[in-house]
Amino acid sequence: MASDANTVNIESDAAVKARGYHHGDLGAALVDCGMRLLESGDAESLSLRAVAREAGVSATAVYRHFADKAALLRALAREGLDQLAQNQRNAMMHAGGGAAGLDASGAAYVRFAVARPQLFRMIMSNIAVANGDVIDQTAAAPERVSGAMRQLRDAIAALAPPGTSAEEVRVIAARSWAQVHGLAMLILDGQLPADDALIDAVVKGRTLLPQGKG
Amino acid sequence: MASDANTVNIESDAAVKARGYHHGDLGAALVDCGMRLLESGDAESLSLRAVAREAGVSATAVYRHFADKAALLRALAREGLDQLAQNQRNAMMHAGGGAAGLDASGAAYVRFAVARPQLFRMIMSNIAVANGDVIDQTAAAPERVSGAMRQLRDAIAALAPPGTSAEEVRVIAARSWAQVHGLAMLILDGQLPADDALIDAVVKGRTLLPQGKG
DNA sequence: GCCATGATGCTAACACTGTAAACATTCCTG
DNA sequence: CAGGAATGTTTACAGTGTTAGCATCATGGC
Repeated sequence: MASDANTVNIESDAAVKARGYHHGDLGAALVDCGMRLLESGDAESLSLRAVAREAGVSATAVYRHFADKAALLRALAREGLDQLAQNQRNAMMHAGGGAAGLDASGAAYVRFAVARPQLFRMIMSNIAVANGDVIDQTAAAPERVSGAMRQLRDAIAALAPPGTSAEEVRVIAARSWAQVHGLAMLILDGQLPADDALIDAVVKGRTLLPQGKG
Repeated sequence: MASDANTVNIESDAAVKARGYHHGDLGAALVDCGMRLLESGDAESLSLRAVAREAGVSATAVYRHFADKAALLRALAREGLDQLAQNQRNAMMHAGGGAAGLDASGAAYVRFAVARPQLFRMIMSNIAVANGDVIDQTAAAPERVSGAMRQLRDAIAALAPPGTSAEEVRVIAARSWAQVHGLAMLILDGQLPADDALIDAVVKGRTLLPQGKG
């Protein structure tokens, strides 16, 4: 085994023997390793080769499980999105649902972003694709929108006073999500402090009622 | 001139003669070219080498004007931030200031993002550094916050009813900015349609008054 | 007027990246 | 047990950021 610059594998021949030539479930292992790399700091270091290295496998083995880097990122985004949704559901239930639950869910969203910034950013860059949603912003299909958005819209519709139009619900849902999402992003970009009190204050003040602007 | 793979320069020797060995003001030219590349679509293609190519200069000439790629990106972010601020000021003045002006400014923010998504994203990834602001999110200096934020806070303070506490103003300003910023980001990420009506509706409904949550 | 020197450009080279092609090994099915 | 289908490996290539060393030009002191 000529271990030149191209040979990425770190494992000793013995180690390779130990796990056998075939990994077992490399696809899942790669997602795991990618997740770990994303959490352990620098997002720049998330290269295909780094993930392969972490999994103890040659760089090109990845291509047996993912068409290209984007495909792996999509898988990671999907996984991260699941965890985020889980966090939000937990927070919502813990708060007993209703308006308080919606607030708790929003705060959980922001806290998730703060706790795992690289992962959160990556999710958001790939959510459209990961979700199978529209990406083309110019597409004349403003109705086709993400599953998360639909869920939020439904939750808000349930809380809105009867008689609130579907259009109003849509706008309020967009505003509510934008507020939480923007807070998360501004914190990640260092424009707002990652202050728990601020997060709670901003999230709690979301306007769920239609209003003619004061 | 052995034009191997490393030689990035496209210009003919004659063209080089035309502009002379020295460029004149390469620093500014590089920012210009970077700006053009960011506007002409794919953000992936914004490599140092691509910018140098666009400027008709060897790849490493860049290093005479910027310490590294991050420095060039910071310069681009600063330039973009100026343009964004200009757009907002124009919109605000055109709307005659006041609450309507603040709304107009917010809408301009979102429309800028929609019109130049790569540039906007790049600005936001580099704004903290470009601004000379804090980056360390864990830093115990929640008061040191970006110039843009301070401006917004002042504008909101001017509109808030007298007696509104500084803390309330801070929260309201954060919420207001987060709302606008989140809307822009969600549109860029394909989660919300780039719909002018939606933008106006979301922006107009910002809550500028303190409220105990309905 | 000349020429040292710094500013600015250039080529060559390195380590890294994503990805394709061809080869090797193992598993599984007929 | 044979022979593909899966899965992993090496090799290779083009592209990236960055460094080192050389080339050219502008300019100020003699």
